[in-house]
Amino acid sequence: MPRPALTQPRKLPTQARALETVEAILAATRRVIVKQGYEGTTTNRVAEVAGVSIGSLYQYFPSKDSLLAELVDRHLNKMLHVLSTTAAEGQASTIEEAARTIIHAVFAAHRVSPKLHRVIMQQMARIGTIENIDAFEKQTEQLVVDFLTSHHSEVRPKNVKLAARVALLAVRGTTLWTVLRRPEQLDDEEFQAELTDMVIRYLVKGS
Amino acid sequence: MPRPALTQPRKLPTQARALETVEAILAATRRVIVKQGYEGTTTNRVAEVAGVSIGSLYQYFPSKDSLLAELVDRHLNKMLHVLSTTAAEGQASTIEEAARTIIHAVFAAHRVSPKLHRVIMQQMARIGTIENIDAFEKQTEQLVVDFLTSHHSEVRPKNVKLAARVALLAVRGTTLWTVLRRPEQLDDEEFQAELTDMVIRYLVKGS
Amino acid sequence: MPRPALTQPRKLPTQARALETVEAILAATRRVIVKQGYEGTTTNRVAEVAGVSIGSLYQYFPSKDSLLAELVDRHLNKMLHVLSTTAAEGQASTIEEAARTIIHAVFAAHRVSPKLHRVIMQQMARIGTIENIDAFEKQTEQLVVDFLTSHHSEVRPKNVKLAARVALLAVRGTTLWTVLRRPEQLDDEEFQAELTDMVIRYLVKGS
Amino acid sequence: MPRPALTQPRKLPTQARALETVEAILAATRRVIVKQGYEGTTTNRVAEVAGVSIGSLYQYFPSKDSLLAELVDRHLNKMLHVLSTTAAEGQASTIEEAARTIIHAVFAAHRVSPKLHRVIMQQMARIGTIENIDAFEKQTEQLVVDFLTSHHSEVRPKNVKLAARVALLAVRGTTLWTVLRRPEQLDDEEFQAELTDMVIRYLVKGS
DNA sequence: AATGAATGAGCTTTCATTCAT
DNA sequence: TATGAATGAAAGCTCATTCAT
Repeated sequence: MPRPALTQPRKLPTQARALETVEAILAATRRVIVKQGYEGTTTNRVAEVAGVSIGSLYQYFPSKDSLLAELVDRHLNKMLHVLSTTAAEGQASTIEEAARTIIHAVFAAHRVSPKLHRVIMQQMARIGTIENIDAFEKQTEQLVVDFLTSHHSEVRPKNVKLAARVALLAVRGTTLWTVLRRPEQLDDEEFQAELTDMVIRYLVKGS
Repeated sequence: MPRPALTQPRKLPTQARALETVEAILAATRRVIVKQGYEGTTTNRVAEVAGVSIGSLYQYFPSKDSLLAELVDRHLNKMLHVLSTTAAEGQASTIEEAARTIIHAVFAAHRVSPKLHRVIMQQMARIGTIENIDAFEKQTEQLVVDFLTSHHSEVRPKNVKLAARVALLAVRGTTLWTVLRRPEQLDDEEFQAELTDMVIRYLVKGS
Repeated sequence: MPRPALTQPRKLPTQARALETVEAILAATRRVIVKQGYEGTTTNRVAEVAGVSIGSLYQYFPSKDSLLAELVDRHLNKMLHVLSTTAAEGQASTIEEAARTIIHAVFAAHRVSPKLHRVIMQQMARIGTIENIDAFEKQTEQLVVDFLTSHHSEVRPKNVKLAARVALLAVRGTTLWTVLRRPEQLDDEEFQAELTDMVIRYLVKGS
Repeated sequence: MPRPALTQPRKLPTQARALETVEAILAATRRVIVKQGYEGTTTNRVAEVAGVSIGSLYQYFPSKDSLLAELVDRHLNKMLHVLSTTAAEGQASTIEEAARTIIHAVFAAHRVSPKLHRVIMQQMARIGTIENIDAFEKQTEQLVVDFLTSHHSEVRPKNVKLAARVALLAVRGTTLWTVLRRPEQLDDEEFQAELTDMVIRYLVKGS
């Protein structure tokens, strides 16, 4: 793994103009990636599409990878939001309903712009260590652990932490593989229902 | 995606010496990948380590990707072998035992040279279309379908094909994510047992 | 040599605050140069260290080279001052004593912040034409000529102008090489004494 | 000083064709440098002038600086040759004659292609540590020490090692400064004679 | 007077691949 | 069949400098 890769945005834009520039660059990145894939994406092309000079791009993103890292970051935050929202709303309902809602939302989220998500997933596979991914994993696990704990009467496995990890990884891994190699399966409601069923059977007592 | 990428070996070596050359090249590829990662691997370096001229390398592998494709191919064949062997041997035993054996074998296989497997997995994520992967998926699914069919009395889900897909994807996806982002989890027997448990609960009637 | 390079300060600061700014910039330049060397020195970094905006820097120094030129200029003025002071004071004493004093002072001056002086010397080597350097050479030569003339009874060489040039160049060239490639020799008193001896033997009658 | 800078030629050419390539590249480097100066010299331009691809250039020279380093190296070797030849031939003659011959030869050598020599000198000033320069200094000093020792009856200074250093540095430093800032002085025979005179007075007994 | 976002020409360098020998 | 010198498109990135605010 050659480059340790700077992935932190280089500086936080303070002026409104700068904020626009940053957003324009990210929007351009998405568009170019969808069209050309990761390797076909060049920083010069991104800058061009963003209507910004290459110098400005590097003012805010210190490397090509940092562009991707930002997209990954935003994607993870969106997923985290889905999870935490569902967990909060589902507080009063059953594990089953929550699982159904979450898996549905995750599949739906990846169905939007699957090409982009494919590249995002590839980057998550490629980039060695991004703190944010690790943080994301910790947070999601904690959310699930908390949720299961607050529904402990329904929960079957004794080791709640381990159960949360297994269930999450089954969904996450399946989503990953599906996005990468079976994007059309994102539309397969039957498959989704089966996956949900498997997770519920694993998690819920006496189901 | 810039290059359509030739991934078929350019010619099949017929002479013994040529075979040695091919194996030397692949061995060198593995060594270089483990040390340098995919992006740090250059064909010139591989040739050098293999003790072969760059010209010779290109005689047998028409592109850098074809080197990786061969490694992916061999890996998939090994996995296929694990599955088919277990299915054959498990013909007389229970689904539970078969699942346990297979998951154990899959984890064990990836535990060997995890760096290499990480790159192999990354390539499976990266390379757009490799017929072999698709073929591999079809074959594994068929193997599982056949196995479940021959144990139909134990099987809970009605749609066996779909069940095979879901179960396989749960294991495969989990393995993928684990190799990529949690390699140390490959050693976690408890995690493995839980994953197995989930799959069995899903597949087997009245468990 | 790509850029003809503006080396004159863009404007002379008249207000006290502006003067402070200019000095802050030069101080920052010295600090950055000592830490990063010439090529590692960027105008943006200098401005940052000076606590001044890059725009302000360019208000007073029209180019990167003009920063260096100012440092060179001040260095030359210091050297000139050493020479003229010694010459004035030495009016009553011998050539020998004057030579000793000057060489000692020159070595001492370069011993302070040798890294900075190394870069200053490199710039004197690099920058094509700086009027100031030529002026400096003329002035120093004239000073020495005048001094020798006023001590004509002691002087051995017939062509005083030529002798001044030779003696000066021996010291100056030696200093240059020493700063660039043998900075530790700046501390070598024995070497200094020998160099002085050589110059005196050359200049002074019957020594 | 930003880059440690690879200055060793990347590989030694074995085939005759490769040798031609290397020489073509160096010849082109000289030509481009004379026309554009160091900063105006680009590796692409050098390759173009050499009639060679940029890839070939980097096959033999791992960096822009390594091109210069090779020129510096060859220059130093030429100087060393002048010195050692003169020392050998002068074994039978006087120190005075040897000094005269050497200084004459050194000035003559720099008179050829003064622009090139200017850049070479600048590089010697710029590049932090080239082993070769240090080695060169050691070797030249040793040559002079040996020469003086074998003429010990003529030698005035007691510390021969120190004397060799002082004399050499006077000539070398003067040459450096002259090449950099007074190239026309390379033609000034009177100046040369005076410099020689100074060195001889310093070295030789009773002169 | 001061700011700092924006510029962009142009740099060095890599490495998969070819093909004359 | 094997060699390895040669290729060259194209990449990421820097930094001196400008100018609208």
